[in-house]
Amino acid sequence: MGRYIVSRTPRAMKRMNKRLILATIREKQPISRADIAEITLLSRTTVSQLIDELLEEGVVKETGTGVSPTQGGRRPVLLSIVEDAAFVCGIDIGGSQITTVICNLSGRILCKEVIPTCSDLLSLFQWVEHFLGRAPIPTDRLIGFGVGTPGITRFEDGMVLSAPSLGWTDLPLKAEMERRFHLPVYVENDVNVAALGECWRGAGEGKQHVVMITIGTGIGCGLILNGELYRGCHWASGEFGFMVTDSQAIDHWNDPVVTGFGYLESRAGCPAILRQYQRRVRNPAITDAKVVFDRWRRGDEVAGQVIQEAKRHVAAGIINTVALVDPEVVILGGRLMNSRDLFLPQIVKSVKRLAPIQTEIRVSQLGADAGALGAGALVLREHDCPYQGVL
Amino acid sequence: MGRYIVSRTPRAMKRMNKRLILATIREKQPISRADIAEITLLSRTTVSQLIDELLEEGVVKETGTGVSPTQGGRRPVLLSIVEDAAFVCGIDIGGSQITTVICNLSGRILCKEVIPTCSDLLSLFQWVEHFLGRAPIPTDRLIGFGVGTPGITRFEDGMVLSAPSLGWTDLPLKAEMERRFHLPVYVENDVNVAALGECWRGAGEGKQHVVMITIGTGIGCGLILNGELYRGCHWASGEFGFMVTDSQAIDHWNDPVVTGFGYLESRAGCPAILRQYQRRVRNPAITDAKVVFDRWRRGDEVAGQVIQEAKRHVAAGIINTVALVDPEVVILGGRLMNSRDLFLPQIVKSVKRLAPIQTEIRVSQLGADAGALGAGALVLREHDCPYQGVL
DNA sequence: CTTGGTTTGTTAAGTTTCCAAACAAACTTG
DNA sequence: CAAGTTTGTTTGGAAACTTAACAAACCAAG
Repeated sequence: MGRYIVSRTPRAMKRMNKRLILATIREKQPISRADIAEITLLSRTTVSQLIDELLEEGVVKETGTGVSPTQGGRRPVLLSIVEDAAFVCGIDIGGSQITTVICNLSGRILCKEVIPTCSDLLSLFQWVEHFLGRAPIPTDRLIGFGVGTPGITRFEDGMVLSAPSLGWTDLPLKAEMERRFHLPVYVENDVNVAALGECWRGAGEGKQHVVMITIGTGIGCGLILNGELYRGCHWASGEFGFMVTDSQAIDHWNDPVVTGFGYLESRAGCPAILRQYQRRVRNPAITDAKVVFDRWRRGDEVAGQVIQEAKRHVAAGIINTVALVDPEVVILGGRLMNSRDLFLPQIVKSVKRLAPIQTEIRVSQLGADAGALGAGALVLREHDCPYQGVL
Repeated sequence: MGRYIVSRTPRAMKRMNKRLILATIREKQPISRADIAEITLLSRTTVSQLIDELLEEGVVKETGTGVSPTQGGRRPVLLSIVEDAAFVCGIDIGGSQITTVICNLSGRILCKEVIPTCSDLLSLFQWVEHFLGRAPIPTDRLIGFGVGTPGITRFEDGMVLSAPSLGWTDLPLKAEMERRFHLPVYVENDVNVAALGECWRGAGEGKQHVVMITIGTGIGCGLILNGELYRGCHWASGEFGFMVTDSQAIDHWNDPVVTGFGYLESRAGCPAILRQYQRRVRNPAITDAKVVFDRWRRGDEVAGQVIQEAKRHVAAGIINTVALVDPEVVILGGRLMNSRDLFLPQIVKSVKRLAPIQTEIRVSQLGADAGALGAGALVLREHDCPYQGVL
């Protein structure tokens, strides 16, 4: 029954039509009322009336007249979105740093700040308040907050079920934050918001089926299916790091899963690469995976082997994902992509060879900003506001 | 923009509300008008009026009065679906046999026949005609055909893009069949329809996130996400058989993918089990994987090793799927499940140990009927008819 | 430079749908 | 049997969309 998106009442019908028009404008702007009517299959009358309201609300503006039609006739009045009609604040809470941005309706970032991660809410809220105070926007146009957290998040009520790296368990983040800021707050997993971000203004723009994989300390994956974020049944979709890419592990792998790390993570994440290398060269003094990459670039064969191994697992994981969800594009992000030159070519080759379909593999365009921007996108997608149609 | 399921016009709004009511009746029948109004949030007035129409159309019937309310008051008139108001024909075209059923709106199979697979359309159509002629239903109540095919199928226009086992390429099955029978036809991949079937009247009943895996000659997987069949971007989702469950394969596996078989299939399908066994005992005279199972039951160690190996790959594939899509339940079907006693316990154990979440694993309830029933379900789900809401 | 054809956007009348409120029907309980 | 309660229907009205006619703006040909 959940699949019935119904506009029960005439009022709901109107709201949906308004959104449809807004979405059409966003996609084709600048565009005339007549063209909108043709595209949406609404009558010109209805389009005109709803647009009057949108103009009134300041969401849309008239931007001059267009070219005259082919065979003579009145010139169309062109319409565009008022991109600064509203703003959203996106907060990406990562394992090591927190990125906060404010962006407008078209996804342009107006201001951004990065601080080291703090896991207590009071400090976080204080800092957000400070950030907002310095933001160059009229605060009354801020319509809400989106938050990405490194853990399993129940979107429905904005509860962070578990975020080990922050020590959070069953934290009612949405409730707490709404109580403090008196604005709607939407909370999602950090990889999921990164996927949203790339779909909004990054490597997944315009695509309806997108897989975003981030490889860093953990390995996660956000799925956009049929244009919608797919969350899974227990809000735990996209646990890429738990894939088993060596069937031997079925019987013989005994690392405790309870730590919250999966098989693939234990083979291909940054800590895994580091650990493998430490073990082989018997040098526990190396403390950053970056060193391993540097050494490989300088010809260290052991480093090469370790990285090669990790690559194989990641490639297998990508092939598995492509086989299962048949995306339009796979986007790779995360810290490991800083060394993409060592990774990408071979992965692309393997996927091309073994996946059932040819899927494009791209690198994140937004990099570290993807999460925060996507968190903002979350508000525009989910919040029931006049601007909901713009995304 | 595809995500806007809009009821543009008042007429569409009415149609959606009617479906909403019908779906509510199906789920909670027998139920009163008052309860429907409460559940759907529609006014009693509206509910009454739409139900009058449904009664008129013969889709719904009044089935006596219910128990009197707690504190006195008029007794409710209870409503139920007229399950035989319409029928659908489901055809499951498998690699070796074609199963055809006719079922009513509640998914009860009224008649069923199985014939060996034939791949030319003329014979197929003739046979369907023959089948319909003998079916114990008024033919004017048949509302459409659903067809499952063993290949990649573009649902939109019912084109079978490729079905190697039948020798079909770019076959416009929907068009051809509609021309012949003058009824709507919906075409889907066979594993996908099996998943629909299990969700309708099988092991996935009432679930919104279901993964159905069938292991036989090929290995495929149907995904029901958020209550909807997920088809992927190129109509090629669920290619479970293409997973890579041994990272070594990334560099070293050289079987040509062009044959249409994937890595996991080459390790765990029936032909794979047979071939591995043949190779190890050097006896090409064995021609059915069933023999391998029988021998293992009688203590043949080589057979045991081969099967153990296959099991590992399947388990890894399931873990990967669970990790990625976070389903409510995983349903296993296909020929290999005839020997489920040798397979299931260990797979369940492995998944429990290595998957990020605890997901129930069940065996297909419908067995060989799942595909045909699901093909019928396809019509009720997709076809724009008064009964669309019942599923 | 005027007239006819064309396209855009608006106005006015009409239809469809849903809803709130009042009402009739049917039932329980004291 | 009267009072209270719940169900389902009737009635009048509000909200939304649409068709059709119209005004405005424009081009181009004579």
